[in-house]
Amino acid sequence: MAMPLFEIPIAMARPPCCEKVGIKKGPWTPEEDIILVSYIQEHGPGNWRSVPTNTGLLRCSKSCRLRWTNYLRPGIKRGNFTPHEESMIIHLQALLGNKWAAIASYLPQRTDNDIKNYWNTHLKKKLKKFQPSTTATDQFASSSSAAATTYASSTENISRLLQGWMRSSLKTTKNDSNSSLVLKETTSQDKKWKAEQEDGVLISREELEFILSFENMNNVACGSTSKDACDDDPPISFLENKKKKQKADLNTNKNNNNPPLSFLEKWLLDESSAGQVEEMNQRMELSSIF
DNA sequence: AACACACACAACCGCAAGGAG
DNA sequence: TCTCCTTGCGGTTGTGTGTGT
Repeated sequence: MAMPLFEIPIAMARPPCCEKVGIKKGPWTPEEDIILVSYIQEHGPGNWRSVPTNTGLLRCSKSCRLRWTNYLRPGIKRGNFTPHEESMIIHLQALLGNKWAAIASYLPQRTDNDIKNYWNTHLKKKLKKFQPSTTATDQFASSSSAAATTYASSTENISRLLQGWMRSSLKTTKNDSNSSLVLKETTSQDKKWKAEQEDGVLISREELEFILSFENMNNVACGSTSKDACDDDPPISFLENKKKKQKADLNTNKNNNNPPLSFLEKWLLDESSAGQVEEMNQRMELSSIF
């Protein structure tokens, strides 16, 4: 007897990724966030397909992954972009185009979605106004003083729940012989830091400072300044991405004329680049006056 | 006070890449 | 080598909030 399609057992049919019926859409509630965070705390991120099933969340796997990646993941910085971050985005966008994930790898505390939104809503507009064709009557765009939402603070609280899990998972990764990090301080005075991994991955001063500051950030998050109380490691995913990228770039550089990554980084991370953005802002303000 | 509009940000959708079997 | 599945990415849309009339 032929089996009607709608009676195919679940085990036989491939479950659709985003089932239209019974899937909740729209903003996440704090309760959903807690459920998701608790699950990830226990099982770690990944295997997103099983997350809705195992948690009972009426969300599709994509939605869960996105929520985690963009908002719940620890170490995400929210709020205003600094001039330096702004300059990096502008430079990197010019270099890489709309490769938001690649750009985000240089701004480890920011998500690709965040950077993309910031570009689309602020920087694109700013740069457009900076074009010579800009009319003098154009008003300077209002400052990007988007107030942090109250919900952002709630996600921060949720992130704090993850401190313990993150600490353990990072240590596990760090113990892996493939990712052991060797830091070398050449001169403490001028902060010329250098780091090398066994397989030659390099991190810049800026990145190292971020990594070092991460410890302080976690101390604050843990409500303690004691190193023992909250002794976290740098976000390993950042280092892994960095390593991947450098390996990929090594291959890519064989086939094109792109300058070495270290050169680009030096340029991108140059303090003067922040000054360039500030200068641009000043000129834009002047142009709005005249 | 009510409405319309603009803006910023969160979330969704579709496609592509990569991995496993 | 091929197929299927999962994940990640980028573009786009939806929603909430602020501001002007």
